[in-house]
Amino acid sequence: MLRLTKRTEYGLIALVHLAERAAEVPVGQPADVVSARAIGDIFPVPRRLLAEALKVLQASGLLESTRGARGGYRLARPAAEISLGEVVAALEGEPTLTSCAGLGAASSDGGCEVEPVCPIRSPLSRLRAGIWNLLEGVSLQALADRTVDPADLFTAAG
Amino acid sequence: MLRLTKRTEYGLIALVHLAERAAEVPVGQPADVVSARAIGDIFPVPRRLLAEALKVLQASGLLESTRGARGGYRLARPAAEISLGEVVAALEGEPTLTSCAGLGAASSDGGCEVEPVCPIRSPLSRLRAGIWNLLEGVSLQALADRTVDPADLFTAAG
DNA sequence: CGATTTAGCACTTTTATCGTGCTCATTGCC
DNA sequence: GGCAATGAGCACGATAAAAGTGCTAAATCG
Repeated sequence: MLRLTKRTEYGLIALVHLAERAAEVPVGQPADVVSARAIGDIFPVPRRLLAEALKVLQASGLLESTRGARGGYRLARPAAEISLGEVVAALEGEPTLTSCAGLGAASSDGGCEVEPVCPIRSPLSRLRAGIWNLLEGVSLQALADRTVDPADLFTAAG
Repeated sequence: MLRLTKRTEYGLIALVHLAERAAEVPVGQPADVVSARAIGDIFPVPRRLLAEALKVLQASGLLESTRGARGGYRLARPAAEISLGEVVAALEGEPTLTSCAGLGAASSDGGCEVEPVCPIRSPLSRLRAGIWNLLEGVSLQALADRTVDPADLFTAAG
């Protein structure tokens, strides 16, 4: 239904929070790690799912984790170098938009019956790319920076 | 999961087909109606769901219907004046993208618990608008016109 | 009258999301 | 060494949405 999952929302909230924390320390300095519990204390979201999202983001390489007491998470890269597209792709896979998901390849492996005569396949593939471009063009830093007018986020440069 | 429903796909296929049919008659002339059965004979989609989509589109005012034998559907307006956004909105509602769906209004009616402290609400609202703009900017005519390079559909003017 | 076709309503099956519980491995602190 | 905190891994149940099917009524053409 053209909708992000809750897990993606939770992960995004956590990432933006981590980006804000990272912005508070001098450049070059690594930020302190933040535990899933601490994030859950700030935002009223189900802790378990929040932790789930954080784990996925760690496995995707977007977050670094430290285990044990006083452990937690930290951005693996500068917030400016993490795109919204990467986050969405990590948390729910690349957007498929339609049932004939692929980007062109592997389309005929018993998949879509309509494909040989489908009049919307090609246009929707472009639409998918357009949405993807929107997501790729915005960085975590831009999302976290409250001095950026949200109206400019997805219009010109992100 | 950032995906359109099957019903939307089926409806879109039918609309593009009707747009192509309408393009075959001289301008000003009304095209013949096409029955759900006839469309289902062309595209291998579940007839029942196709009919369901057509009914919804009729109720939304995008299609005109004629009942009885030799009845069927026809575009209610020229294909150039029907946007992809209208179609999607008719078949699955305006894209919500997030659980805190609204466009700004009615946000605090017992809905999102995070809202007071949510760091992604405003940016994602803009993202929603960006996707919406993509959809609004492309007409059924552009989708149906195979002389248009699909690569240009969602980039400049639609 | 009978065949075709849209319109309307309700139901089942399937799939995905959402949420929770439990256990193990690692680390810091006393 | 022992305890508490924290991330990592696995599996399950509950809820919701989507996908698909069946049936009946109303309209229209021949």
